[in-house]
Amino acid sequence: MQEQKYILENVNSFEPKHIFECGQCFRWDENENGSYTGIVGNNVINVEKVDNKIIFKSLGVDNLENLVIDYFDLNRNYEEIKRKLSSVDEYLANSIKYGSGIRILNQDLWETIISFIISANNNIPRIKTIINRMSKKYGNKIEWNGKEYYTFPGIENLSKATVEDLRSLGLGFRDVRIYETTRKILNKDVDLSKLHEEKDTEKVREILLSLSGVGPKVADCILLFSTLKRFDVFPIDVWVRRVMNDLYIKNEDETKVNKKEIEKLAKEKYGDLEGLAQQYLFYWKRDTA
DNA sequence: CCACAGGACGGCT
DNA sequence: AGCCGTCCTGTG
Repeated sequence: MQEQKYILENVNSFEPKHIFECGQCFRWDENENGSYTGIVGNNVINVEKVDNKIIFKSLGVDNLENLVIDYFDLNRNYEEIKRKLSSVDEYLANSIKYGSGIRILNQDLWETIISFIISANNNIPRIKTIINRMSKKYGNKIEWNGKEYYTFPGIENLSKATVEDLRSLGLGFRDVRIYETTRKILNKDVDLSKLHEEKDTEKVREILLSLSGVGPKVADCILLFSTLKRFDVFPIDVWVRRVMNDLYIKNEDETKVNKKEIEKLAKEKYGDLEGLAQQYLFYWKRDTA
């Protein structure tokens, strides 16, 4: 197999650090030279920014250019989005300057569902460790440049795991949730292919909420970060609650702030781009904390 | 040893 | 409908 290369020149709104460390993905790691390597579907991809060029490398991808355009959401005009959102207020404008190179990835729906069920009541390093273990045991091995990588497990493969098998990966109380959701998707009680066809975000959200381990926050993350790609959602975790309280609500106790109040505020201020606004605010608050 | 971090869920009012 | 204890593991 031959290594493939694809280079983007003079691209705006593309900063690997912003993209891979804004909390949307768990399978990308930084290398010593500052490039990032990650697993996308059945492929290992390396991304490096040099001056104003983005260099993508991979092994055995049929069409690396198409994969990159799709996965990195390159057909969307983030400059335009940032212009619109920056006019909302100074707070958002500043956070957009901070995370100016964020792009929302088009990640596989199944992988996003399982990954964000794991994310519940969990931190990013531990989520990554668990997903790596899971992939090593139930995914396929890829060797590249003398290193081993493992693809995210397919539905069929993961359905072979018992609850005990899952628990041994370090999932804790999430084991049953992953088990039940895997079966539900395998049996097509929830048909993932049909979710893409449904236009009404609220309807898709309700279906996602029927999956074990998927609550309001996880559902919104799946809607935003997967190929479902809905921007009219506003995932509220502790950091988003914190930043919205600090900027607008100013309650003495941020844990007492009502979710409905935050949702209403986000809808009013950011409209149908609220999901993007959430990412800029989250990345800024989290990274400067 | 304990405190803490991080969402879903079920039982309670 | 909203509130709250519990679920598990890793870190300081």
